[in-house]
Amino acid sequence: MSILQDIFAELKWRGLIHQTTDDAHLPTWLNAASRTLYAGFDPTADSLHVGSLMPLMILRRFQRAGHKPIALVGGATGMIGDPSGKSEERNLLSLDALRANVRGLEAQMRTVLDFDNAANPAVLVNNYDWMSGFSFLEFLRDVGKNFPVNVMLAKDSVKSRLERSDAGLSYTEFSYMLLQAYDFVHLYSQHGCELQLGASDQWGNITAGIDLARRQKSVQLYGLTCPLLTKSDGSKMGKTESGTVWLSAARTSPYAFYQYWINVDDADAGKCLRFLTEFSREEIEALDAARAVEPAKRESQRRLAEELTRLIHDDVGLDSARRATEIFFGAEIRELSDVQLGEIFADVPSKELPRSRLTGEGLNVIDALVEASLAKSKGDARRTIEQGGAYVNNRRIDGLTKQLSPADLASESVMVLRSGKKKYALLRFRD
RNA sequence: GGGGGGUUUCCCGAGCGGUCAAAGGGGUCAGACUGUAAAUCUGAUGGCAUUGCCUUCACAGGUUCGAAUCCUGUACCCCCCA
Repeated sequence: MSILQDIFAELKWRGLIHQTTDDAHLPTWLNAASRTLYAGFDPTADSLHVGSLMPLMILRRFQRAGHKPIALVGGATGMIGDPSGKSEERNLLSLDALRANVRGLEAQMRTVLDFDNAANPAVLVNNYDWMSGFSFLEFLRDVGKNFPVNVMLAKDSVKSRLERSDAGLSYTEFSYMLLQAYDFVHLYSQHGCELQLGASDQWGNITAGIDLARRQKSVQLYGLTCPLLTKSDGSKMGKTESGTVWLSAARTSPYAFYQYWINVDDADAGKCLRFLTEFSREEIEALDAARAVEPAKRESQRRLAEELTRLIHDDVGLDSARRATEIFFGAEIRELSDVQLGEIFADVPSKELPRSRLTGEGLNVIDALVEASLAKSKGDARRTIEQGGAYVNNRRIDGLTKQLSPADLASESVMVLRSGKKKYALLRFRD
């Protein structure tokens, strides 16, 4: 087994410790032996997103430091809905949807955690496995009995919802913390798990588990929360105009994922490097210094994007993201294959047209822009071209009369149109 | 139930019976600048067409050579008095 590293100090300098249940003993406790810990993940979708990357990375850090991480997928709790941090009652997911989601999450966790390590392998559990068999009466007697309602009402997650006049809190969601509390105790009994991690909004649920363990098992468990991953303007990290940034390549292409990190604000770059990468303190501080002197080089963002894209999408994914970036911001596109273009422009909308449109007179650029939905009318297309904002295969179009012919294809059958700096669309010409 | 005001192009908002596709602002789009940033500056912003044409100013009618602008009715909104 690897020698234990001082994980607490590591988390501390990275700013990953928001709150712990025992600041005094936790560091020495962690350094004394290999401990088992867990973090839970909600299967509200079939993929994790940037927000859940942070706790997952913390599990990874613990594993690397010699501890045993358990990733819990909330197949049962996901059926209920955690009121923490939510302003409204959740919609319930169907059992089938949950199962599919759980499978999706498992696959992603395998890329971040090591499940085959002999000494301290990561373990994946699904709380549906032990929760589904519980009868309501049993649960009320064994678990519910240990929860004073006044304590539950005092939790922030509950209190904030009760104070709102426009959103209620159902009994179901109110009970959520009992389930998560029970999970912790169950993992303690079955796996010797003594520490639970979570984002800061999980504090109430974590302490609920610690209370339950003390009452039921007379043991002292620990809790540790990390800050929420937010931007300097206070908004949540991991959202773009087009929606959430997911870890699944099917939902967010490696290119889009890479681009998200490349575009991180200078003000947020240092935090992202500390929270999400495994660069050493020296490396990160060097990047901070470089960013202060030469922000334009954006080395921090580049390193961040490369590191995370490689971690989530592998070298292959990073390669395709890099290649796509080159093309998206680079020179003329020519002599590529349909397959290559398809990969690079995976996120780009495309439209199929009969090949006959290109032959003979050819296809007018104005019509091409409209067909590709880059302009909402011919007038709009005309304007874009007149103002120098229209491109075919990344080459600016400078006349309204340009007719496109087969010679303008970037590959066997695809033409790449662009309006403005980075709004692309493909036209595919089929026989 | 009585009296008054309102409804304008994505949003706010100005509009004299002709010179109104309709001021101004916001937003959006494009360009320049730049770090694939922020800020700034410039231009564009109903549709079709190289002069011009067509459809818009709550809805339906009417007056007029001509209406977003006047009249009548309908719908919705706001305010005041019961």
